[in-house]
Amino acid sequence: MEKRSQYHHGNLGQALIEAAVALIAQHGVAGFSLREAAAHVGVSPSAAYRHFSSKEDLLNAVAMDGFQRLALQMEHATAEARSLNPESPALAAFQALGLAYVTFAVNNPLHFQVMFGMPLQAEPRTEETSPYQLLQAALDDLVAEKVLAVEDRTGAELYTWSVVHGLAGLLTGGAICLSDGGITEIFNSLVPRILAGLCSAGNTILRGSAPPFVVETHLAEGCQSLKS
Amino acid sequence: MEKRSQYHHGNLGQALIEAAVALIAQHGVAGFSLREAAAHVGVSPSAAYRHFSSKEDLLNAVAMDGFQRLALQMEHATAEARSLNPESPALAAFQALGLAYVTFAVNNPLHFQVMFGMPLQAEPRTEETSPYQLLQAALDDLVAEKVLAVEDRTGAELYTWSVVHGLAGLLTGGAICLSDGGITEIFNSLVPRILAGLCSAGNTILRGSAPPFVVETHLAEGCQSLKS
DNA sequence: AAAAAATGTCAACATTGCTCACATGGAAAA
DNA sequence: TTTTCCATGTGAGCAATGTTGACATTTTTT
Repeated sequence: MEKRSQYHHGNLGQALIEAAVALIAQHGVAGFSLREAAAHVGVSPSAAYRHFSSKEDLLNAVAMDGFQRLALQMEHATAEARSLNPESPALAAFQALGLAYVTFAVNNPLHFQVMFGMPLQAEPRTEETSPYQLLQAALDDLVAEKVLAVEDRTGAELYTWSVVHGLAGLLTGGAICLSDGGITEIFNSLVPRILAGLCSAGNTILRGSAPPFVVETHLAEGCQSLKS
Repeated sequence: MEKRSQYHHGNLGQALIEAAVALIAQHGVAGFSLREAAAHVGVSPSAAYRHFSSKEDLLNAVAMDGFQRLALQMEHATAEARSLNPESPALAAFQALGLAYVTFAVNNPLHFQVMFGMPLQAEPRTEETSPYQLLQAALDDLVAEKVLAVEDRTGAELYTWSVVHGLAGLLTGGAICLSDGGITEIFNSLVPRILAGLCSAGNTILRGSAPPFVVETHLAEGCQSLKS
């Protein structure tokens, strides 16, 4: 499919990753073949093994590429939300972060599945900013902006990531599909609950130290976004 | 591996499913082959095609089997929690439901991935009780017990399912791994936030009783959403 | 310029999903 | 009971796939 006058391709590794991303988006992960990717780039099947030790290795690289793209989109979304909402940039950025996450998942469901399909052994990932780091920063900013209390900060990553990742997983897995409204509406409808759960760890008093916990105070004081 | 004196197996379909479950638990979904499953049962590869139209069809059946097991474990867990906590059975059952969900995922991570890996076209699923139906019932009981307000009932499924499924997905996908404490501790640490989010107003409705569910959204008044 | 390393090709192997024609055996029909 | 029929099994075989090894070509190093 690609024109290649020279014997050497130039940057076959990246080209194979991109071809794999495109093919997976079409035929799914199960229907993806290394040979097809090689043919798509216009190269012999065995050439791929000069850049990836196995098909699994290539899929690993595809996943890493996905994480990069996701982090990029999240960064862009938060930056935009920040500039558009000067009165509470941290809160806007936080919501934009989650929306960007599920939006990426819905727009690239198969790529998303490769990313979270199996435990990939990633390199130390030194310079790259990961989605998880972005989430941490957003939560820290929420604390700095006093939207989130310090005592609610503990475990906020796990909770937030779980909700957003769960919604993304249900949408990409086909357990749920969106009808009329887009992802934005669905996500926004969840935002109040997410924020309530986020701000409530310290303010929610639970009776009992083992399940079942009993809630005594429902809504947190400091969660400003719940008051119209 | 199975003893088979007769020419006919008797119940090859179910045997293949069970073999597939066992093999997938070992080598993963990607490394699973229909031929190996057939050989494991002691049958010719082509025999499988008398019971499943394709490998994908078999995996579909494996997923359905997983949903059955999951629903069973969830039912058992809620029943036990109910009997152990007579003062607030609905709340205890609700928490046990979520814990059973993530516990199943952690104990059978690869099976869980097959279940939610790709959109499976399920039969009407008439008599079987699905995990989703159990969740609905648990939420209804919370309303009946007045732990959950009626106005908070709307969209409670989507939120709850998202959190729990997200945690399960992160754990099975290898994005998160549990260190010292077991799943129970991690899940319990999330319960306060989940309950707080649950008891805040939502506005999303899930339509349908079998996947794929259809999401209808109604934007709330107080929902501070993003300006875009 | 020559040697070495990197990167490509080609041929081949075992395995896989799947289909075909045929064999078998239990259940219904005679 | 005997015969027929159909669900269920076997075996050979095809195209495609992941992977490897020997060889070719280009680039880089010496």
